[in-house]
Amino acid sequence: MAAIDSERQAAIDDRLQAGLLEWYGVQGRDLPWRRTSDPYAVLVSEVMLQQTQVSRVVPRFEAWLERWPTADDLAAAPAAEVLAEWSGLGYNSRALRLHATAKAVAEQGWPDDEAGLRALPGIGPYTAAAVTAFALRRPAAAVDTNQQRVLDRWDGAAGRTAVEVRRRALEFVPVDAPDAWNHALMDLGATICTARTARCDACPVASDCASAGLVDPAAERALRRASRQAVPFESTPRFVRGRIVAALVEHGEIALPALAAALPAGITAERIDGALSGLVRDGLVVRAGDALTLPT
DNA sequence: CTCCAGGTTG
DNA sequence: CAACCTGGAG
Repeated sequence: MAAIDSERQAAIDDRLQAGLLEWYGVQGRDLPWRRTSDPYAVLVSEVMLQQTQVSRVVPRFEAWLERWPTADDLAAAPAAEVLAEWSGLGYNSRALRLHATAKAVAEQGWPDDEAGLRALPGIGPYTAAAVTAFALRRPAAAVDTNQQRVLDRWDGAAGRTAVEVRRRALEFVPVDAPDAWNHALMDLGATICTARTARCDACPVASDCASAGLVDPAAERALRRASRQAVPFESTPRFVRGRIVAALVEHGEIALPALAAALPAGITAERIDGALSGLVRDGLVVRAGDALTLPT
């Protein structure tokens, strides 16, 4: 019976939640950005953490906040200094987007929900959820790769889409402690339930985990690779490029408006356009006005 | 030495 | 879906 299964699952979920929160209370890491609910500080930490390990972020985070304690301070700084302070952290464009977000916030204030955060430069689904949970202290699932791996193992369900995992993750988030919950899940993934090994013997929730003692990191890797490459060839740009060239081989010359009709049905205009400009750029197709030909 | 992870963007 | 960058892993 589905009702019994879902009841049983709900009981397991409850124990996972309680067990992990208890573990976090004792074993959780004390990190500088966890001592604040200032959205600016949280955002700075999250952007840095997107690309850099915790131990390296700590000193850079503290230096950053000392130099620019508020979004207004950062907004007023010259871009060159922002980049200089960012140096060594990689992905300079992220520093510039953080700067842009600081300017937006200095003008308009902070958005008060996840969707509003999502609209700011450099803030995607993960970071929007993280700021919502850690600063706004409202329920949100900040599903990074750590969280996704832990949740997949709990459920014994590999290969779920990001949307599926996010929906599942949200089921666990306690309304009264979204921040502790997200931190706890990340800490478990970072210290016990890691990508390369699962130390189930040290895991506080192993008794309710579908994968306890069964985790096979090599198999997980293989599965990820496979699902990543599971994209049908027909949906790749290479396929469209190939069909365009084949059509030109067959017809000799094609007028641009007639191109779509000379290709297999179901290819969007955007894909045709993209493939064509790539072919022209690469010199595989010559375009003179509306006339498309192969190079001579 | 090469390879890869890790969110967001276009 | 590749590109963005860098440190860490193999």
